[in-house]
Amino acid sequence: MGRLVVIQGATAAGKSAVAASLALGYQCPVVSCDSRQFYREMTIGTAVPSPEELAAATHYFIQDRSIEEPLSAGAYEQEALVLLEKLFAHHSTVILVGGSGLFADALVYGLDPLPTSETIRGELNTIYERDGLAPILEALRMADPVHYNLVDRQNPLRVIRALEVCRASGMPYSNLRTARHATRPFSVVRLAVDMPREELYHRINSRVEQMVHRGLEDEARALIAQRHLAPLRTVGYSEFFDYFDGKLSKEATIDKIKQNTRNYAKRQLTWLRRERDLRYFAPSDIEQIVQWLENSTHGII
RNA sequence: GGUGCCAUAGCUCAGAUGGUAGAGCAACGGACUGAAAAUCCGUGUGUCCCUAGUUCGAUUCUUGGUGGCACCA
Repeated sequence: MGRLVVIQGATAAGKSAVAASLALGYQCPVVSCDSRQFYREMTIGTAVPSPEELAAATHYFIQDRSIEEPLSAGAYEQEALVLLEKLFAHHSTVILVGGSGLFADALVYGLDPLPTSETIRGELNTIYERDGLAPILEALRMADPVHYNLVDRQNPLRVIRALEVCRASGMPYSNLRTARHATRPFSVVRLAVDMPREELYHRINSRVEQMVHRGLEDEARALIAQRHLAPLRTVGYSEFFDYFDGKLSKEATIDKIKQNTRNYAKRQLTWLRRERDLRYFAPSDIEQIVQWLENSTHGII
């Protein structure tokens, strides 16, 4: 049975470098679970792995599609499972790395097979924009009183999605949620790259400066016609769109990108904190990581 | 050097005729099953510059400092 080594951590913590080092050592491929690095139009602003890192191993799910064809967490799960089956035919180890906690969990634990309907969602969004969330909440209360009581009723995305599932399936959303973890044909070892908050924030700030230096503004400007697409709702692009609209000065734009990236990193850390058996390492601890991986493989841990 | 004004949260500031204080932003904490770098929720974190007085009680009033700003020299 193959082994999936999952590398997580906040943005700018150094995940890509760790993944590349390990992949070089194990001579194994790297699969990304970064929901923004999928898209070839977004290079600078998503901090895709460097050419050196990409040369160290074969990388998958890195800039292999267009923002015109967004990849959802569920679609990612399915596509990545097919890929892993192929990869494990030739490799005993595959590395999964990326900052999107939901996408990593979708692949590791699996999502319930909930339906999706762009049509229904579109209708609900129209109602929401016209009449607010109240009518949608009321419809959800009728369709699924159990979930109505559990859902974050102030979060439009959650409420709309739940009703979308009810309408598309003809069943209450709460009936379809199993909270069971899927069985996978591979074992999973998880680790996270971390460092003191102050240091992480410093790295984020300087990486944003680098992005600007490398031409993030031009990259964003080239995408302004497609700004409504989901993948472009992304830190670094949204702020520059505001700048192009004259809402922010250049300096304020860059400061805002730094701040929003720090806030994003904090949310990533919150997500990971609930993961009980997650082992944390400094990004420079490659030898310790390799040692730990060997020990866990041989059942020492 | 003189005169005046100011000093309160990380920042910008409000405030109490004396009963140890609150807004915005930031920050911090949390949620998360197909929009997830998205979306949403929660939390004031404080030698009220220092000192000595007056007072039952001073961040508030008074004295003397210190720092900043402005004006005059």
